[in-house]
Amino acid sequence: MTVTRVLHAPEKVTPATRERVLRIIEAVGYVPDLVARSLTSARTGVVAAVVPTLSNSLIAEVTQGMSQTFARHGRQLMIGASNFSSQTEEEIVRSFLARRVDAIYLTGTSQTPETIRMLRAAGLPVVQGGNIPETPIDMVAGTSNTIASRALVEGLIKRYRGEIGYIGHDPVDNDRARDRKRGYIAALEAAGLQPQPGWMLERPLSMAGGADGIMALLAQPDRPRAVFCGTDVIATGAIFACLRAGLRVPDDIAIAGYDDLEIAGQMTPSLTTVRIPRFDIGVRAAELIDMALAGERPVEPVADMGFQIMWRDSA
Amino acid sequence: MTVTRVLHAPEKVTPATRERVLRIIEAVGYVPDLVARSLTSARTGVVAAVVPTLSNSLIAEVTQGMSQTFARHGRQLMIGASNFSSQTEEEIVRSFLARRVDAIYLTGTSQTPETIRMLRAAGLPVVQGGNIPETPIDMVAGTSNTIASRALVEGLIKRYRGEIGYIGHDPVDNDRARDRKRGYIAALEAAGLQPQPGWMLERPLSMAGGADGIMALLAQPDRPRAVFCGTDVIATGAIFACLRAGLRVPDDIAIAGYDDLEIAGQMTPSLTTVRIPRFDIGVRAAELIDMALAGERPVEPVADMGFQIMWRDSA
DNA sequence: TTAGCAAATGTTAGCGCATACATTTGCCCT
DNA sequence: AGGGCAAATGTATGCGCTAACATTTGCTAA
Repeated sequence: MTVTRVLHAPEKVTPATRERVLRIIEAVGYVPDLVARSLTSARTGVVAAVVPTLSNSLIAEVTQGMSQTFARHGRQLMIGASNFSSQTEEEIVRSFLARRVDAIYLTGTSQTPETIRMLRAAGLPVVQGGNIPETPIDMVAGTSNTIASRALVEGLIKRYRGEIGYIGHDPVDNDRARDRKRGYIAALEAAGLQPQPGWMLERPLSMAGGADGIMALLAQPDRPRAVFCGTDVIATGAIFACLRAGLRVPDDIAIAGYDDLEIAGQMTPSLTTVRIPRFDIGVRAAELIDMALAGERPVEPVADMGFQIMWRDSA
Repeated sequence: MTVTRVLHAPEKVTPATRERVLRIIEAVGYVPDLVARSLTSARTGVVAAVVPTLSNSLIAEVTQGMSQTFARHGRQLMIGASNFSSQTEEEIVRSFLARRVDAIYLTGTSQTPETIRMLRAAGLPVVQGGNIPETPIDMVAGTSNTIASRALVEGLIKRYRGEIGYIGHDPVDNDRARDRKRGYIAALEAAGLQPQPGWMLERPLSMAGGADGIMALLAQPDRPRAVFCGTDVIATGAIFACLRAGLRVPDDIAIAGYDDLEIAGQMTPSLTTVRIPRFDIGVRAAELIDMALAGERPVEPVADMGFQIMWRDSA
């Protein structure tokens, strides 16, 4: 008990005793057992994050932002990879709850009803990040993928007479992919255009997927004049494929992406895309959680982090 | 106690009782508290990974490999970002030990003496990943950065008459960066060449850093014929900068990287680089840890995962 | 019918910490 | 010198789980 006091309330211990205890702590290499502490305090100091994959700069940077922010309060991040499956996410959440994490960050808004039920029942702070859900589970830090992609596509429509194609990635269990496509369709419809099924492709989330997609699109007799890609990864893959095929971007085909990865600004041609504050989303998510854990419910639990259209050379 | 038995040894419980217990578990939404279980079992089921940053595809994929492999045994990954500082790494390790993680993965081999002391004292399985240390703390899953970069640079020397420059990133507390530079120097010296201080630059680990580096190198009156970059990120940044400046790669300047990120094979010109099995390093690290935790000390605790030189268009 | 015994179920204790309460120490003042 | 009191230190208890041991149940066989 005196040891506990030396560690948590040293002023309540005589300097002499304090010294003695500290010396012994040093000598025997005592390190307080945070597991046991968690048992009594009902606080683990661990925040869980469910991400679809770590192999994605966008998500990695959000995670990085969270990790850095949490480090300031001695909280640790526990990571689970759902591999873009809501079912897997559900299992991961179940396991996190059993581990009594203090709060949970979820990528996106595609949770199963059971996941939502469990989280509500557990009553811990939850942040959905990267998109804005219609009915949040708890708190949110993200940007509206629909609005952002719609804004970009509206710009493309003006510049390229409405002949816009789309290459996206699997929207199943992935609300970001789904909403970016929705934004694309919404922009077309708002301009009185009919979305062409043949111009909407779905490819794996990789440069190779983008390359494959653009080639398929260009092989069509009636090809679009510009293509909006669901992510910069697909967009860069598409551009590289065009360059390999001897096509000029944007002269032969214009291409735009989403995310504003570093490569977007560096490549030639530079990539027109949507900048989203990835790192800041992570930071904000962590701040929301920190506030909730401190007992103050944030004034604005749904943080729209905004976006910016980056018009560059590719479109 | 009967509940515990239903969960861990259902065959020791009458079917009727089992049903009844399960029904109640369902009804009250009981979820076993893994924190309490950890206290008794002295096992948390949590493995910690210290990474310099998550915003790096290379590291993210290693982590992804670990995460997936651990998921099979119900283990969770806890992540700490050291931000390329051994001192920060030490603090993170201290915190992980207090949390009684079952094992620790460390990126690279630049640990402080105190970190090593703590880990030895704690006696838990440790894997150093991504490089091969001279004196491992415990287990290892990586490739020799020195040997791999030396092999690549030797190839460059043959092709470009020994006029090879180098752009690397900060080697302080970063053994991978340090060893890649060592490999570069070793290759030159083995060929009887004198490393030129003016041809060895250090830049931030980003495409912008690579762009800046190559421009500085090309501005010199006596410029090298080829440049070895410490990572693909720097190399791609350098190539893009050359393209923007109207220089041809490899005709005007040859450029090679290290890591074989997806972009290396996709960009134009495609990037000559060193392929390292990032995902597999993560998987192997996790396997080594799983074995150690199962009580079997692996036959070969130091796993050299090898590498492959990818000769492509850029050099 | 009942002793005997295995299977099923229940009880105790302890993991390491920290809250609440109990005791001891040390010092001041009369 | 000794009572009184605050400060310092110590003890008991419980967090939720499970290993180890204790008791009860239910069935078999004489």
